[in-house]
Amino acid sequence: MATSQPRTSRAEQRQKTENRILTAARRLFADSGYDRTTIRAIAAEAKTDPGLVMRYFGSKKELFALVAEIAPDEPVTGTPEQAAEHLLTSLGDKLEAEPSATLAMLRSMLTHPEAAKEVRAAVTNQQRDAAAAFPGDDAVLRAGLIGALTLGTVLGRHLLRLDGLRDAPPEAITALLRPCFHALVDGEAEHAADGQR
Amino acid sequence: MATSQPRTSRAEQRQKTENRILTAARRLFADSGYDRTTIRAIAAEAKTDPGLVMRYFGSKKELFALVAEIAPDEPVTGTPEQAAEHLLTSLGDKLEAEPSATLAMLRSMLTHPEAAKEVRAAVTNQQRDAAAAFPGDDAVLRAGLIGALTLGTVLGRHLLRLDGLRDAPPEAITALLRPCFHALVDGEAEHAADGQR
DNA sequence: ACACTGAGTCAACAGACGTAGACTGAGCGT
DNA sequence: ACGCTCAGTCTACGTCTGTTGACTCAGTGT
Repeated sequence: MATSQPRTSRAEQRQKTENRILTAARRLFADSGYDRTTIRAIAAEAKTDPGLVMRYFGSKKELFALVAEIAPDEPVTGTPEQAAEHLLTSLGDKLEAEPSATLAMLRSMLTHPEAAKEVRAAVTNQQRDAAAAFPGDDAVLRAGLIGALTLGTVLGRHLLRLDGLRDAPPEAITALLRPCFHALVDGEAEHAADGQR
Repeated sequence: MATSQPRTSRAEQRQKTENRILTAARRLFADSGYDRTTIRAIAAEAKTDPGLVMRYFGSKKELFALVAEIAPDEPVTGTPEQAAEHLLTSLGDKLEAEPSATLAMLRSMLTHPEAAKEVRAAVTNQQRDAAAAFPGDDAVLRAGLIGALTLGTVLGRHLLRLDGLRDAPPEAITALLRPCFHALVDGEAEHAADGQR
């Protein structure tokens, strides 16, 4: 009888464990942030050995960098109105997407300096070419504000899980923020209402 | 000759070191978050001993709880327009205040579970009685959004230090967000603009 | 069939951490 | 003047961390 083919070759076995490690790392980094996530915990969840994680990915930092990449936003162009709508759909996507990938970065942003730089770069990047499409001389500030509002909304939904925000359909949220975004794009600041008519 | 009075009594010496520890703890927790801040580092910055920190404040957790209290917002009341203005000035205050106190909590919110609960409680609290002042049936969602936007703005300014947001006068920011807040208070959602006229 | 490569395991390292406890000496009540 | 109290210091324990190296053994090329 011929020697039976092994049910899993070495190469695919390797990739399977690599994937298990990556999945575990994503989940744990997203759940607990960079500092509180240990190589040992990742290995345990991936049903493998801490030493193997090191061998495959070099170090904890490298593994984090690999796992916690922020998906870059498409550049913002067109008329101010188009830009606003683009930013709104972009927000809608982030609200719909499952949190694990981006949350790892957001959670670690406040403590892990490299992560903070990454988040800042991502927001600043989108801010820059958004500002180019905006009218007015405080365009940079207004674009930054849109970035900050987006960040706050995502955080409020996925991380703080605020009432209402937690389970509202993304369209409901973007619909509510639409006047908000358009106002910021056009740059129409209002004076204080006197609150009494 | 009479025995000379000591230049610092025991009681005031005690309070002086306690204050040095508290100041150092505030700064370090705000700068590096709960996990990355060590008792040893706090003691070093306060020019004292780790053991003393333990003796005075019990444990790292207790010290953090003492230092990272979130200043509660005043309750929101009045007409919707008044509520919106109230929330705007509240935001303005947070933008003006020096970051150290609140930043400690915000920075730790993503990793320290207790801190996350505290932040969530603070936002939810303000959200609840803001929603009561709002018209419409999705008032909770809209109030939550205002909380999220506020959070994002503060984070964008003090933590990410975004261009424009970093050094803009608070009034400029609140002025830009005024139409935003009023729209959310009144609950007027817009349909998608078709972007072509 | 045989040597070798590489996946997976195990044990151990050095360092940092929170925390506990013994010790010293100066301020204070009596 | 004497003894207690307590601020401040020092050392050490136990644990957990990232990381390393030696070891085992099944899959693979020749």
